[in-house]
Amino acid sequence: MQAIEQMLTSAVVEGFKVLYGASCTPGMIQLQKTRKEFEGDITLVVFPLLKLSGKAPDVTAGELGNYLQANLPGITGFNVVKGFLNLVVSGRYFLQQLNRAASEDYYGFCSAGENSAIIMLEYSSPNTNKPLHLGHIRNNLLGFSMSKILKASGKKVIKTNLVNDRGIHICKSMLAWQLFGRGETPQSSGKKGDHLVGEYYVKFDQEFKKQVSELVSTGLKQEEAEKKAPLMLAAQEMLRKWEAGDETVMTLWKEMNSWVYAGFEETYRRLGVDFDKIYYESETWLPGKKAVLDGLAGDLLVQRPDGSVWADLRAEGLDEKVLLRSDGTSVYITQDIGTAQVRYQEFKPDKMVYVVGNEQNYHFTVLSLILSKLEYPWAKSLHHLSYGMVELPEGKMKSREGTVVDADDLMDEMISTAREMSKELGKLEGLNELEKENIFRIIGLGALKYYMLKVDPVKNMLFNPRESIDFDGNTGPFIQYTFTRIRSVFRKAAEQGIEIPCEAPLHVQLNDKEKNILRLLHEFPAVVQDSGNMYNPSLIANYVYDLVKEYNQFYHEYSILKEDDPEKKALRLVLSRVVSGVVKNGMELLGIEMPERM
RNA sequence: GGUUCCGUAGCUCAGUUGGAUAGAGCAACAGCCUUCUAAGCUGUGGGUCGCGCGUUCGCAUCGCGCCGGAAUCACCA
Repeated sequence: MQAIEQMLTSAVVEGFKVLYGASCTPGMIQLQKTRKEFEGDITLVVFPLLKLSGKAPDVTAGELGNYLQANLPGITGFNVVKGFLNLVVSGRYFLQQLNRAASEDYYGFCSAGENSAIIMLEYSSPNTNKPLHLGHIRNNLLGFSMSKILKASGKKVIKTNLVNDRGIHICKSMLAWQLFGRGETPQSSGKKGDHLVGEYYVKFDQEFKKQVSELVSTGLKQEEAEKKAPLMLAAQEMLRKWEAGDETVMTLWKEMNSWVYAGFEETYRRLGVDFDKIYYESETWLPGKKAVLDGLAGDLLVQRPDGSVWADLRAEGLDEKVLLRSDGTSVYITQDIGTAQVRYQEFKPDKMVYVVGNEQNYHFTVLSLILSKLEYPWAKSLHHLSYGMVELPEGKMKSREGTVVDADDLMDEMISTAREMSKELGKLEGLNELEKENIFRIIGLGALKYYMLKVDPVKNMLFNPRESIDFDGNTGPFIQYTFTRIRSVFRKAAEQGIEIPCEAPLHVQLNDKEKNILRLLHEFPAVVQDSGNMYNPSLIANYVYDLVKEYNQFYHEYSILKEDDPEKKALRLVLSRVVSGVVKNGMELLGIEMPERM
């Protein structure tokens, strides 16, 4: 209700001067949607204004109501309940808005101008030792959706991915492959590259555990055994060789990583996410190290006698944090310092947003403080878009217990569920196999994406693989279904030679359902802005659901093509077209495709 | 133990800066397809918004204290 709210706010301020000779600030004016059980569209809460008017709530409300009705053409009536002034907005106003929406392809979207803020958005950030899983799916969908939403709010967005391609974890996979792999490659085995490398990571863990328990049985303590197991020593040795640039290790590293990237690329493509710029930690850890050494030289950091370098954050209520180990090697946060700096130099973003799980909340507060300590002027521009864990009924996912839900498997399952369900319902007759498969893909992925995105990002969410993801009710397929039904009406209309008008007639009488839908449509631009400002795609998901739910009731109660009154029919056709457009645009902001039929 | 986040119907979740009688879906039960796609619609049942105190005209929402859950506090990433 953006436009009309602004109009009302200034009118109320003006009215207060005229009626009471008092000036109220816009902040005191509370406008909200009128609840369904009352007559009206917008409600002004008058409680905060009583001190200024010096009159009882109902009297103040009544006087203001009279003033607004007399002075605003958009307000055609009002009623007062206690301290609530319910205003009736003219149908004409909403119809004008409808026609405006009908004339815009991307109603509610702003396009980025010359001076738009540049936002660098990092998401996904996988390790290269195992395939993507359920947690990554939430991350990827959230990140990709936010990029769409921010663009629609008029920002310039650079999507980026930071690949964690170096470290002990990848060495473990490499080592296991060397020892047990017998030259197996994605080509020779037909396995997807990331899965293949992931198998050797698991293999390493299995063999490592065997060695540990053997050592324990010879009398060693668990901790010591873990440190002395030959496999672990070999992995550490390999990491040292990697840092020294050993040719054999580097060759193997490059090859196995390339398998993983090919696998990731396929998963990303199926998920429908992409990136503008990919960074590799193997390329940013050195700049990070340099930044820390520069900070040390500038007395911003402290060095201990053993050579390790620290940031002292005790003044900020936190602890000290190590940035370089005593042997001079870098730690995790050092790389993030380097990455941030490299990014800033390359793109000069106004904001750097990190889509990273809430398990790293502490890490990001520390990172931001350290960057401030290093006196980077852009340190405050970091924003951690923290999201909750995806939990299984048994609790956390554990690779060792085989409870990890693999991203590729999950997508396969969703699509085959869509296929089975469609077969059961006996739909899609007359389409060829290729077309059908594409629709199953759209529905299956739509269910998955909507399921993940309708939940507020800050909250942990539960995923039950056995019950799978619903296709009924508040779901992606439900929204897609309503969309295809509108498309179907339009196909019928075309068959009958009915044209869909560009505009609805302004004087047509609206029924309750129609007005509800118009009200909802009017909110869409504000919802897009809000979800951008609050980094929360679930606002859009829940909005689209509300709209679709409302439209379904309308659809069920009134016919469109069989309506006799030509103006009513025109309204309903335009209304349906705008609803389908807004639904499609809203879902696109969630990265969800819409099928033409299902 | 310190810090941060979460706690709303049997289950999964909405509830924008405090506002009127707290909403959906799933599950259960009862209806609606010769009429624009029934992945839909209608109805019934289901609540001490974790608990308590405070702030005020008014709190699921803000503050404090408990209770319960999660994450984190490494020369791991």
